[in-house]
Amino acid sequence: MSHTTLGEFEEIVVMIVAILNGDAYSVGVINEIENRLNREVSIGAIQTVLKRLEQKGLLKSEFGGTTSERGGKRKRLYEITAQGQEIIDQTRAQRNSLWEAMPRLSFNLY
Amino acid sequence: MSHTTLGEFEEIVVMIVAILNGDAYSVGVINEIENRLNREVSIGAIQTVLKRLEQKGLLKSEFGGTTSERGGKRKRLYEITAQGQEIIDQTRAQRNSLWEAMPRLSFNLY
DNA sequence: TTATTTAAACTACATTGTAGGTAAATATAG
DNA sequence: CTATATTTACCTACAATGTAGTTTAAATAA
Repeated sequence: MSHTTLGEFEEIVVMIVAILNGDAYSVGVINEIENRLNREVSIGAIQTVLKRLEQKGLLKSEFGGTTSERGGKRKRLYEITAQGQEIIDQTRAQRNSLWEAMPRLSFNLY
Repeated sequence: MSHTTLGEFEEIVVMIVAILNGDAYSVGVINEIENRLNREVSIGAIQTVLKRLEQKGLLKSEFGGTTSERGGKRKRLYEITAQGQEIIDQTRAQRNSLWEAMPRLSFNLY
């Protein structure tokens, strides 16, 4: 992959992982997305994307320890990598430059 | 389509069309993307996306008049719609809120 | 050791991203 | 006129990303 373009949902997930700052695992990411973006996503969708982002090197993961507070499998905790941070920054700059170049049409006046 | 989510490339194309402000047709959009984003795209790719965006109601199009300056088919000129503008605005707001919530990791210090 | 909880891993399909080829419309040279 | 060059729309096919549902596994508690 030469151009490393990030899909729109992928971009959101990278940012959410960064925001969760150490406690990002699939279920947590879903909740954060629902809270912040008011958008419903399935766990399968999230997991697929988390895995892809790790393969691309934008995230990294490891299993969290057992909390002895709850049952179930251990969480796989994700973190943003330097490369992930870089892409988010670049994307942001690029998008800002486009936004600024857009003429503000006054659709809303009618 | 209930959620009307916009792909990353689709979003760029909508913004570029807005920026071109009346003179947006496939070749012009390609040039603008290459200039502004330093990203090579094929004409087929652009045309497919322009058409899809029109179907979604985010762009509208009509044929331009013959310029009597050059050969070839008439250009199909695209414009952003009120709905397109709306989605760009929403997306922007959403993304800004995520950006602000991200802790700034100091990867670059190492 | 069985039931319950929790979440990872897997599978399949829809949508979006991308390129290449083909056909059509216009201008111009002869 | 007719052939040719130019310009661009339109079409087809496939790769990458987005999404949901199902299955498997790990941990706790009864």
